[in-house]
Amino acid sequence: MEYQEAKEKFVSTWGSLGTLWGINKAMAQIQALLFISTKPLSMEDIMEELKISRGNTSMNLRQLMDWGIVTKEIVRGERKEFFTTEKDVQELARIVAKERSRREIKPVIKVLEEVSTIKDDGTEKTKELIKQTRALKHLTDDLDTLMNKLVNQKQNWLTKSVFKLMK
Amino acid sequence: MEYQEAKEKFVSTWGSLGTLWGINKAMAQIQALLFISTKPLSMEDIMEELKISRGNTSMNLRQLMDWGIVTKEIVRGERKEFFTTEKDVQELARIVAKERSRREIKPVIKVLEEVSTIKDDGTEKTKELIKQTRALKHLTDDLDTLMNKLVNQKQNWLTKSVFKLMK
DNA sequence: ATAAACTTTCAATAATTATTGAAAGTTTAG
DNA sequence: CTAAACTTTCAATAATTATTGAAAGTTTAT
Repeated sequence: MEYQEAKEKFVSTWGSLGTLWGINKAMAQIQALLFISTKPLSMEDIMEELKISRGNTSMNLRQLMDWGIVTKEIVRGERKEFFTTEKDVQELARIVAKERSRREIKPVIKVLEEVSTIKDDGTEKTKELIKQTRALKHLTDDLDTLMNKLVNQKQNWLTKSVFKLMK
Repeated sequence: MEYQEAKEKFVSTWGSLGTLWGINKAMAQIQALLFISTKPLSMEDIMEELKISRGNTSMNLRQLMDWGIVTKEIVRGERKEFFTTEKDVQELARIVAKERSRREIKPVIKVLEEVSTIKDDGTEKTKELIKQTRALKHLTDDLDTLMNKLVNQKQNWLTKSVFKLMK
């Protein structure tokens, strides 16, 4: 496999994987492109490489910046803006985990909390609703805590965690 | 909040959350409904409760069965089929984690493996592609391993894991 | 101040994904 | 065997989500 083919394969796979970590295709592809680029890319570069429109590029770059994954770079002597992504995979994972916790998991925990604390009217179905949503809340809480703990261990968190869990 | 309101809130929240664990809205809502039901439900019951068509119900029930989350129940004296879902949240999480690993993570690891082992032609961009996709492969491998380890600890895996990681 | 270089916005459109409903298929009771 | 009860399939349609492109907005150089 040659460079160009490998690159395209990587960018498109990462793109379709976007949904797995909760972002859209173009957004994931732009990030993938920046991730393997040896230098900052301009909007033109990105549009060209991915064959997507200016508007699309602009909107998705903004989202990536909102996530804190991509940053603007000023290149001296150039008028246009350039972009780079976080290059360290562990830091990247940390950012993604934090954002997903904040955007998706926390709000769900809140709803589960509300639903699981309704008044017990003594009926079987109410008891079941309370019991099951409470269990789900505990699980979600635990997973969220675990994820945040994993991600907050600065150095080599993953390796360390895998090691600890093997004991 | 009364039972009916709480139930609807739970079902719709869990439904829109579906995307987070990689399934569609109707599928997640059906599972949510079964999860808080005190008895097996028929297709009619589900259609009625969620106001969705017979076809939709049938297709999504099949998918839930493919995932191994929902099972058919035979109710004596009844001709139609009834359905139940796994009621234990930890077992549920275990099934979901296993399936997502198999369906989504493993295939990505395979692509990363392919891309990260292309021939190094000595150019900077090829070196960067190899380096970055290799790092991503390691991360993904580690996360997958971690997830499977977590999930294979039979009793109280989550609580135990959280405890271990606090040390 | 103004024009060129660039970015953002957003209504229109395209692409994708989910849902319906009726016909075809299957199972069971008599 | 046949009709009723039930489930599945799938082409058509609806709903949702992503993308375009051109106009409006912003910044910078002169």
